[in-house]
Amino acid sequence: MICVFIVDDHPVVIEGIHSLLQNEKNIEWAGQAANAASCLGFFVNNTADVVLMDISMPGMDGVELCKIMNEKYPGVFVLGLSTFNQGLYIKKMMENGASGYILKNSSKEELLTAIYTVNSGGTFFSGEAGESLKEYEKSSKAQPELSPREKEILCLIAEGYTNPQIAEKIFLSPFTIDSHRKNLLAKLNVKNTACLIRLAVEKNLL
Amino acid sequence: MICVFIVDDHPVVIEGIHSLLQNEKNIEWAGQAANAASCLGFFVNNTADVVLMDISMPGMDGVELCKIMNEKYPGVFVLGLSTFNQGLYIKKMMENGASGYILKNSSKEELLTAIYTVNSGGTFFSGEAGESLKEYEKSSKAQPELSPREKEILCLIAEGYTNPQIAEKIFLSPFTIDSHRKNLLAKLNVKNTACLIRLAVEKNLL
DNA sequence: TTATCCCTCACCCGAAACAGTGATTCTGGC
DNA sequence: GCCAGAATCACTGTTTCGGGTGAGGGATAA
Repeated sequence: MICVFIVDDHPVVIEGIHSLLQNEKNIEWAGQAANAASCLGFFVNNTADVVLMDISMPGMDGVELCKIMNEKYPGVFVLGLSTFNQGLYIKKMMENGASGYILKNSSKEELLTAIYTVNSGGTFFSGEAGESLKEYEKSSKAQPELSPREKEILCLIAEGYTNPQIAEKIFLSPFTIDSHRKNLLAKLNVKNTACLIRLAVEKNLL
Repeated sequence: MICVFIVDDHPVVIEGIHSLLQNEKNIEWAGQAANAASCLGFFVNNTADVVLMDISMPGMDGVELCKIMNEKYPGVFVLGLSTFNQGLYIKKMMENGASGYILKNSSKEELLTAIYTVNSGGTFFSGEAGESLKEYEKSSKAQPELSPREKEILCLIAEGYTNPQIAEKIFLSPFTIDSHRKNLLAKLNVKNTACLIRLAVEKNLL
């Protein structure tokens, strides 16, 4: 018997999953929560085997909650749940100890497979989510990492500051800012500010 | 008795709403569809009073479907349904004849109120959706429309072309490109290319 | 017929960005 | 201790950007 708990701020989704699972004889409904706080509240005096966790919730989001759950209750498996397949979020969830990820438009079969797989210690990705993750990995690998300083300066450029302004703002020589800027262009393989910012926004580097 | 039909590609959502509505004595379940095509198929030989329609679906999206439904079956009221409150989509849905818009995280009461309101010819917005629409209206008013030429040049700037390069590409004087560029900065109220591109990407102007 | 907006082109000028090169310091890892 | 990389700073050019200003043609609507 697998005890399933769900955290989602959409009553409709909770209802839907509840409805899909209620006739499964190997699945027991542990309970539900509409936000991170009440989920944590539940686990103070109760437990579950698998937690279906929405990734985007008001207040603390799924990624944060996932991390806490994993630290406090390492025996509870977390299954990410989301409407969209955002590679970045999927990756973050996995880094924070989730055991899998499925989309809300998954079929009943897929949902059950995911629960069973995760409960037995496995990892499950719904097809689209897996591909999305791969896509993300690919695109993020193709882009070399930026140093903290470079990220900082990239943000300031995106906000419209010029080199002299940035220099004054973070107490550095304008020459230094200029160097960092050139490195940014080189690292991201673009030839001017327009491209740089477009790439930065698209790749969520800001 | 209000006959309710639902179009959504998420089985979970359909299940959830079905579950919420099944004990309502004034509500009858007309049926369901997972995409635009099967929805249209249903209405060839059947009908309903209110259609709950997901806005983002594979293939034809809710906005398109809403338009078609409104043309073919003007007596059927459409109630937009979405996870997020995207002002732009809400507006588009309304322009295409929707009677209201609710979020999937609405309560059962809100859902019922929406159905009753829409069925009697009214317009319903769930609180957040209404505000989102207002926000959108405000922000889109604050942003003056760009002329076709300006959009074209904005795109080319975002792709990394310089003024002389753009001029050569579209057979115009570099001075002209420069003028357009300055107009773009003025219209969007930003002070340099970095800000311009960031805004353009964020506002989906490309 | 004005008025308005878009598109086009033109010039001046200062500021900023970009290219190339090179140097020093200070880390962290092997 | 040595090496790699990040971070800092410096100088010299050329190119591009951005501010300001103005002007003429064309299309459209009041």
